[in-house]
Amino acid sequence: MTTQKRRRPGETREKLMEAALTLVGNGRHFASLGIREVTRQAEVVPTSFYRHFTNMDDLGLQLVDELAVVLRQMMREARSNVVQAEKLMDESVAIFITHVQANRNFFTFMAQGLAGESQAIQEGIRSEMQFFASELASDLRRLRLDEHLSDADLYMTCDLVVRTVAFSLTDILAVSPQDDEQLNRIRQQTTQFLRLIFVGADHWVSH
Amino acid sequence: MTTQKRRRPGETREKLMEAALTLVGNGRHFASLGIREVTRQAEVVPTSFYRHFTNMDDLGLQLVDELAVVLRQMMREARSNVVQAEKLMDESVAIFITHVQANRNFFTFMAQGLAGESQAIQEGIRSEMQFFASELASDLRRLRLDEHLSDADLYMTCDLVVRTVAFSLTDILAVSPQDDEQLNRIRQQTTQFLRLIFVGADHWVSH
DNA sequence: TGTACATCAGTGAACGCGCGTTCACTGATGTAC
DNA sequence: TGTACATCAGTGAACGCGCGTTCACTGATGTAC
Repeated sequence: MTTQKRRRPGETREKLMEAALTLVGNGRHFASLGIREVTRQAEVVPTSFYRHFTNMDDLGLQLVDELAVVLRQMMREARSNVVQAEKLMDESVAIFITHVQANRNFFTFMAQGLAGESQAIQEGIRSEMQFFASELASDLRRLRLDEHLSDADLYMTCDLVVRTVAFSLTDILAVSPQDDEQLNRIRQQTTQFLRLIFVGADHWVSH
Repeated sequence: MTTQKRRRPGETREKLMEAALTLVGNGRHFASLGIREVTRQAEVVPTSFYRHFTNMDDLGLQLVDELAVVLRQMMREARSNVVQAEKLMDESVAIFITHVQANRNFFTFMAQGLAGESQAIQEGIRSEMQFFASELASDLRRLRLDEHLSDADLYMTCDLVVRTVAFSLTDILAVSPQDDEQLNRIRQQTTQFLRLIFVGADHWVSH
């Protein structure tokens, strides 16, 4: 019995969160996961769970925090890669799809959480989306696009953009990660949606 | 012991589906519901469940079928009530919100199902939304609106409209049914979104 | 730098409970002739 | 119209199992002096 106690600090915690994400990525719904199931997947004894989380909801909330990090990384990458305004939409959507593919489990958790059991998780994801929308709005201001729009109207537009992209998330996740043909279709469709929204914004008249 | 067997045909089936919806409406996620829990809520012995469904997924699929009925009723009402083209959006959104309020549990189930555990349920809801979008497209054709749009572009517009309304569903459900102020805000916001989309459609140029 | 002690994180055994599912039984309803 | 039988839908008892959670224990790490 080699009892290798005290591994790298926080390692078990990470393994538990990783395990929950893996189960979610394998088609399970977060709301139906059990503590024993997660610890089994993490190859950890059930009692260890309580060293890091009070219950599954707590684990979910901490996943939301990590999700926020993933989203901000994505935003940063989009900002640095998109230089030409006219290709803004195509490139942003492409970056989004790439990140979803690279963090499939995380984004599946996000999609589930939007209509999930825990009100706290729901609010967390919601506020993350709102943050995203306001960042997008200031980016557009900085690029001097849609200057005729009031702050409120610009934010509304960005909100709709974020919602549209978030909805297309469920399209992406419903398709096999290898199905490039379908992914391409979704990419084009989402880009069209955004184009339509921005055509609307261009001709928008406040009242 | 008054054993009142053989009630109205299908009554137990309905009670079970109703019970599942009630639990969902009370904040539970459908994926986490158990057979014993549902039968308990329905005031029926656990074994009765198997007389009507093979498992919870089966019950979920049958709920999707009933959801389809609810959605079609809503569509019918929207068609008969909306007469003036200029008020089309305001009235449609209002009717939507009314129906969500009247069938809160059903719509909560729908919101959950979009990113749910069962692929079959997900596809059912998805195809219902697509049907909705194509019906909307033919309505707009009938009203001779957006005649400059190709069939494909009109369908894309309607798809985006349906997605936007579906997303606002999660906004409505996150708010107390009595909170008229918040509901009004969501109603106005959703209407604005649709207006923005249709301004985009008006100025859309195919390519 | 060394020592004493507190804290932290991992462990195995154990608990009572609710779960999904099976079974044999019952009586009401539907059907064939 | 009456009778015999099949089918259907509801019931209570029982099963084995996995669940969430508790407990006391262990040894490694951090901290005070």
